[in-house]
Amino acid sequence: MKTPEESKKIAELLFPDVKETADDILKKYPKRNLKENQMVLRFAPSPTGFLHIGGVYSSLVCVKLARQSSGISILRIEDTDKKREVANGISVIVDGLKGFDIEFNEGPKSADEQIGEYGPYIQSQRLDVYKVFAKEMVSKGHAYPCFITEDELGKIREEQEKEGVRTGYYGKWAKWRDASIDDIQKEVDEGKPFAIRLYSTGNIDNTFEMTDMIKGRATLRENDMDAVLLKSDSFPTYHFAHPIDDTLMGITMVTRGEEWFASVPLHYELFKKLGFEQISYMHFSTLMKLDNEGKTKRKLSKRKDPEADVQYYIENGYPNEGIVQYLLTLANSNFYDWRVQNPNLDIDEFQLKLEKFNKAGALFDIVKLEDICKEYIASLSAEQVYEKSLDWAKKYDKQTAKLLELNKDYCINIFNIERSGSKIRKDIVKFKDSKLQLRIFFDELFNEEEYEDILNRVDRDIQKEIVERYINIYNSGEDNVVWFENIKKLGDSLGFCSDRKEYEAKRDKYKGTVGDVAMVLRVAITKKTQSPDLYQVMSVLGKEKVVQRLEKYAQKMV
RNA sequence: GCCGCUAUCGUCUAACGGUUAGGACAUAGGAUUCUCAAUCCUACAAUCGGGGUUCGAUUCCCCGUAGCGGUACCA
Repeated sequence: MKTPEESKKIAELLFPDVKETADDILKKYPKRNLKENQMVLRFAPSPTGFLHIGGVYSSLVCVKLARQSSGISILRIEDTDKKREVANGISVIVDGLKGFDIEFNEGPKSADEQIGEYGPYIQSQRLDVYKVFAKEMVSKGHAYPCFITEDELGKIREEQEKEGVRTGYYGKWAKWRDASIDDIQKEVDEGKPFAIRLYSTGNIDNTFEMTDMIKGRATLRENDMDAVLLKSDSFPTYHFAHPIDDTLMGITMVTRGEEWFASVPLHYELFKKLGFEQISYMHFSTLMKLDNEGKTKRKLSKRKDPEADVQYYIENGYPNEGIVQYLLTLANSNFYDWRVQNPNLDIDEFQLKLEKFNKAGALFDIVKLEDICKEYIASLSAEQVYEKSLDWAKKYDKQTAKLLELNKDYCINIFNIERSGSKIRKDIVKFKDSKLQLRIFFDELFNEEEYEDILNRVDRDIQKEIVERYINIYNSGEDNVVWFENIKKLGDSLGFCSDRKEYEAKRDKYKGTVGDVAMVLRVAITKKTQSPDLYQVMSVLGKEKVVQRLEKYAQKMV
């Protein structure tokens, strides 16, 4: 242990240029004037040039929780690792989240604009702040300079492993922990780089209790690691920046992934030594996926899983609202029931509850997500489907975008098929799928397709007869009931049965059912054995095109 | 290895210590004045294992097992 005088001397030796004190900094960040229960929360991602779906989840939870308490949400960019720095990292995050309507009250709005009084909100712009606190820590004997090299660190680890003790820089293994002023002076004079480490006074055998807002009460061991606070490039580590920034910015609860849970003892020690009031934590579980043929769970990974990157959803045109709804379901599983019961309420009306978060990690289930997306798109009007499909296509499918733009009314009619009444069609999961709806209605797409073969159901000459006779009786203005009656009559006259039970009973009396007659028309008009409601398809297509296609098919059946 | 957290159908989850352990997604059947989708009905399917405490345990406690996380001058 050093005397107070010695500690001050070392601090001066290490940071001769730092004139400000911790108090000076603290004064620049006045306490926020908050009402009771108002929350100030932050989402603090690293700009890696990649927006993880888990980041959308965290930020969503953060922004929503803050808003429902009439509080403040903050975006803070944690760019303290120069090795991982990426040029457009900030805009990937800001723009990506904006796409989900996730916007913060404070923080970067773009790569070069920040709003809020508690900034800067980009950690690389706050290095002077961390330096002041580092100096303060050293001068109080809570931290010290460490000149150890990577090689030496490796050797210590080897030795620890050989002895079978915990690895790490702590206690008697912390070589520079109690170095003399002279030794430090010598290294500084030689211009050796140094890191600032915590002078930990914790005891690994002591436990303490903390309450996590999701996990509840937990018993943890005290920290005894002399963790690095300031790296030799004078950037802070996460551990050091976290208590400082969250305190200065007036955060009321730290929301973060559970990968941080193991660091809580360190953070508690740091809050104490920095003289800060401890902020409460909520650690939520990370999004997982099944691997090894469903045998093990693992984190959704950027490298292995395309669906970890939000870009995947954007490129395929998954509706953002659907993704948000799915993520809210993962956060509070009662959200889904609420949504079903209150389809017309704004999502803001739903209250996220901390006690409803699950303690274990949830598997990311893309099937369920698609179900929600499907449900969401089914709830839209044809105009909305049109607009959203166009927005997507403009970026990712120029050909479809052109079709949509040039034929607005026609396309809205197409999207309107089976979109009213009680039988709402639910086959669009993502806006990329809307192109599939168009293929029947545009000759340029239609002509590229092949006819599906139904000869095993109806012979060529009969198909020809059905189509030819139908051309004569087809009236484009007739309603659904008349339309179907006509098909039944046509079938009857050709020996097809219009009663299903009758057909089942006396199969050999008939050539088939009305369904087969309709199928012939369906293939003639759409080329496929599966299509949306044929009556509506024909109405939208118009008499001219319908007849044209029927004639073409009749010729083919010669 | 060590430290910590977690554990209900395949998945997300519900159940003041008392329920035939519920719902949703998925899957499989069936129904429908046209196919597919949708819709409706039905089926399938779970309290990780072992000990306690208790009249009674999915729920509380202990042990084990498994999964996840941490064990960096990455976040």
